[in-house]
Amino acid sequence: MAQDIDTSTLLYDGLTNRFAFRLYQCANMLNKTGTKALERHQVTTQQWAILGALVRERWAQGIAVGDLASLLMVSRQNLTGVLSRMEARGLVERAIDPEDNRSRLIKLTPEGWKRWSDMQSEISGFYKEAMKGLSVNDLVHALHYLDVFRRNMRSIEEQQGGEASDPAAIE
Amino acid sequence: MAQDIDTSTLLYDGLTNRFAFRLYQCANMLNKTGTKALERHQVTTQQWAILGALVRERWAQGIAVGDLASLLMVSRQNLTGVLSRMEARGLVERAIDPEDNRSRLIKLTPEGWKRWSDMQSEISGFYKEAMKGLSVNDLVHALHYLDVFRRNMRSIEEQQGGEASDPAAIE
DNA sequence: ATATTTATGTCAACTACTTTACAAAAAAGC
DNA sequence: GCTTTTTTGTAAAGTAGTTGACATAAATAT
Repeated sequence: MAQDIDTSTLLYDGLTNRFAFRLYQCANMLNKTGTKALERHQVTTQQWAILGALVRERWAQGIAVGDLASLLMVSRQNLTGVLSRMEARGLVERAIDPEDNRSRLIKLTPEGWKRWSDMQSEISGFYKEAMKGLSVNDLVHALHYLDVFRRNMRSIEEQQGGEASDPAAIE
Repeated sequence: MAQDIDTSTLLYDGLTNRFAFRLYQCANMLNKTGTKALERHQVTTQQWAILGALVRERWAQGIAVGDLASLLMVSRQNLTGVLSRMEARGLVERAIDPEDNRSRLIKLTPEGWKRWSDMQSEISGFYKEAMKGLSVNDLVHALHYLDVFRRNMRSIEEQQGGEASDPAAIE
């Protein structure tokens, strides 16, 4: 049976494995270099992503932990930890949702807003270096492939019985 | 000054941010779903990547911790932890490098080899689902973009004074 | 109205990631 | 040959990720 595998299957297998591995490497490196780039602000890339979500007008009144977790595609439990550290540093506040006593609405504090603003110089400098050699067209294409992949990840997650993490419903 | 930013710059900024965010989401989801897919084998995706490297003929005689860390683009410290857990489970062994007493050559145990072999069915099934809608051509292109990005990450890492993690020198 | 099920955020345990630090070996410099 | 610098793997501390668990509120079913 193994002898019948044609070369296109071997090529495909090699590509899928390399794609996954490259994703792993790139994401880790993005986290490392990005966090370092924002070292002065004491904000990790994960916290950066959260700040970036909260500054959006759409969530001016706050966003529930569960919704934010869905947007980020991380577990509620993990997000609780990250938010606690951000709250301890005065970047976000947790407010009881008047419509549901169990729910907490996460909002940026004035200090959080200022931090976001202060970070912009380093952020744009970082992206400039990170995306060298990638045109607008390249990024559009890359995004398309990652979107397809993300959708597949969502689909597999559902099959596996995982907690729903549908960012498309929140974005 | 902000008023002078043209729409193509705004588009570009939006794309770079979305690309980074999508990378983050996809990598996390890949880790989550991949680890779940291999649940039966009690192997995480990170350990899967390590097993995948060690089965290569090139490292039949073992690979040093530092080299493996460079290949994976993770810190030596982190790899030490992952390898310790794998060693505790009998998947890998650490052998003193006869040419350098400080160095440890990491090799697969017979059990590690068997585990790798046992995993293949789940691995191919997982990839089949994960890469749905992505042709060979798509993957080749996606890989190209991720390669450019990875190179940029390496470049930034060097600028930041980080420990050299050059996988291209090991691959 | 009451009982059952589901949803919400958080706790605890474990894995993976970074950084700083360091003992000891090896390499480089003098 | 001796001193200095670099290299190697690991320890410790902190952040981020997962899962299972749970108290409590809210929604659903009877």
